[in-house]
Amino acid sequence: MSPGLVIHHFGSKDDLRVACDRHVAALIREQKSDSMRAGAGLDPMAALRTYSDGPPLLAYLARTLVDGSPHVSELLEELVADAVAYMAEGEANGLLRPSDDPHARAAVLLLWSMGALVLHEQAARLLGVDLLGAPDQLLGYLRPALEVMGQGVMTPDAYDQLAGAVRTDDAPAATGAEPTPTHGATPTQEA
Amino acid sequence: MSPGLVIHHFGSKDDLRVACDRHVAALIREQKSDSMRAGAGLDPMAALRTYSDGPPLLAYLARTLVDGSPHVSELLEELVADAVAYMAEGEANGLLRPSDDPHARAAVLLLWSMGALVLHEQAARLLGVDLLGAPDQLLGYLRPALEVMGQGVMTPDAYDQLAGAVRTDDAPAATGAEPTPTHGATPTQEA
DNA sequence: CATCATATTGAACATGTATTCAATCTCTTC
DNA sequence: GAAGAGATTGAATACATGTTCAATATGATG
Repeated sequence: MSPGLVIHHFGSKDDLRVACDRHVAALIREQKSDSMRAGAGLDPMAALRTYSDGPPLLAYLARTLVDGSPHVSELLEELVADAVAYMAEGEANGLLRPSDDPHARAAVLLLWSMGALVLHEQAARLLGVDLLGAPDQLLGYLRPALEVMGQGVMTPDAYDQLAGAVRTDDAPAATGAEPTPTHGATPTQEA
Repeated sequence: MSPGLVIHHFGSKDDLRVACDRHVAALIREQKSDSMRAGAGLDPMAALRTYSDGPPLLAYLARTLVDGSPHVSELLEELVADAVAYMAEGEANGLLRPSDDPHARAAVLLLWSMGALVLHEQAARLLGVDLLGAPDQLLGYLRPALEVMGQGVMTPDAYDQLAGAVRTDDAPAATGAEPTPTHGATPTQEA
C-alpha cells in the first residue's frame, strides 16, 4: 500500500482509523446478533476468536480500547446493555445470582474482560496464556476466571462484613468504628 | 524544561521513561511494604490514591501498562506473588475461599484490577466513576466489584455444570455430549 | 573574586511520519 | 480500441519529534 492511497480513499490516516473502528464495531455487532439468533448467550468474543480474522481483530480492539475511540466506546455501551439483558435472562433461568445493580455489575464484568484483553501481554507473562491466540490455549485464563465468577473469592462471613462497609449511604460517615473505609480500591488484595 | 536537559540527565528520552518506570515501581513497592508493616492486607493501590501524587502516578501506571515496560511487568509479577501470600493468609483466617490454582487466581484478579485502571476512560463512560480520582468517588466501582468478588455471579448449580466443562483434562476430548467447549472466552456473558 | 563543575538553554540537525500532487496504470463503457 | 473515471504510485513537501552541541547561567570551592 502506498501512502497516497489511504489519503485518496479516506482523506487522512486518522479517518482511516475511524473507518476501522466503525468496521470492527460493526463486525462484532454482527457476530453478536448471529450468536443471539443461534443459541442464547454465546459469547460473541469467543465466536470472533473462531473466525479466521478474529484474533487480529481482537488485537486491534485491544489497541483501540485504550485511546478511547468514540465508536469503540459506543460499542462497549451496547455490549453492556446486551449483557444486562442476557444476565436478566440467566437470572430468570436460575443460572445467575441477582444483583443490587445489574447495569453496574455488567459494566464491571465487561471492563474486566476487556481489561484482560488490553493487557494480553501481561497476561502472557503472568499466566502463560495468549488471550489473542487459539481458543484451546485459553483454559489457563478461563479456569481461574470461572472460579472467581462462579463462587467469588470470599467466604460468606467476610463478604457480609465488607458489604456492610460499602453500603449505599454514600458518605463514609455512619459506623464510627472504622474511620477510613479504604478497604481496597482494587478488589485484588483484601485479605 | 528544555529538550536538551533530559538528554543531558538521562541520555535519551527513552531512558527517561525507563527511569520513570523504575521510579513508579519503587514507589508502589515502598507503599506496599509500608501498608504491610502497618496492618495486614491493606491495598497499596488504595493507599497510593490517598498520597498527594497518587492519582497522577496511577495515570502514568495505566498508560505504561499497555506498552509492556519491563519494569512494570516485573512489578506486576511481584504484586501477584504478594497477592498469593496475602490470599493464603486470608484463607487461613477463614476470609477467602480456597482455590484450585492460587497463583492463577491472583493473576486474574490483578489483571482485572489493572485492566479496569487502564480502561478508566471507558469506566468513566460506563459507570460514571473516575478510577483515577478521589477515593470517595470509587464506590460506584467498588460496590459491583465487591458483589462479584464476594459471591460470584453464578448460582451453585450453574457453576458446577460449567466447572465440569473446563476440567483439568486439557484437550476438549472426553464427555462427548458437548462437542465445542466455546462456553465463553470472556467470562462476561454466559447466560 | 576566580575557577571549575555542573545545570540549562536554544538553535541546528536528523529522522520519521502525514500529506500533497502530478503522473501513470487499470479497468469499464461505448 | 478510444475515452474516461477511478485506482495507484512515488517523489516533493510539510510537520512533528528526538538528538547534538556550542554557548551561557548557576552555584560551589579555593
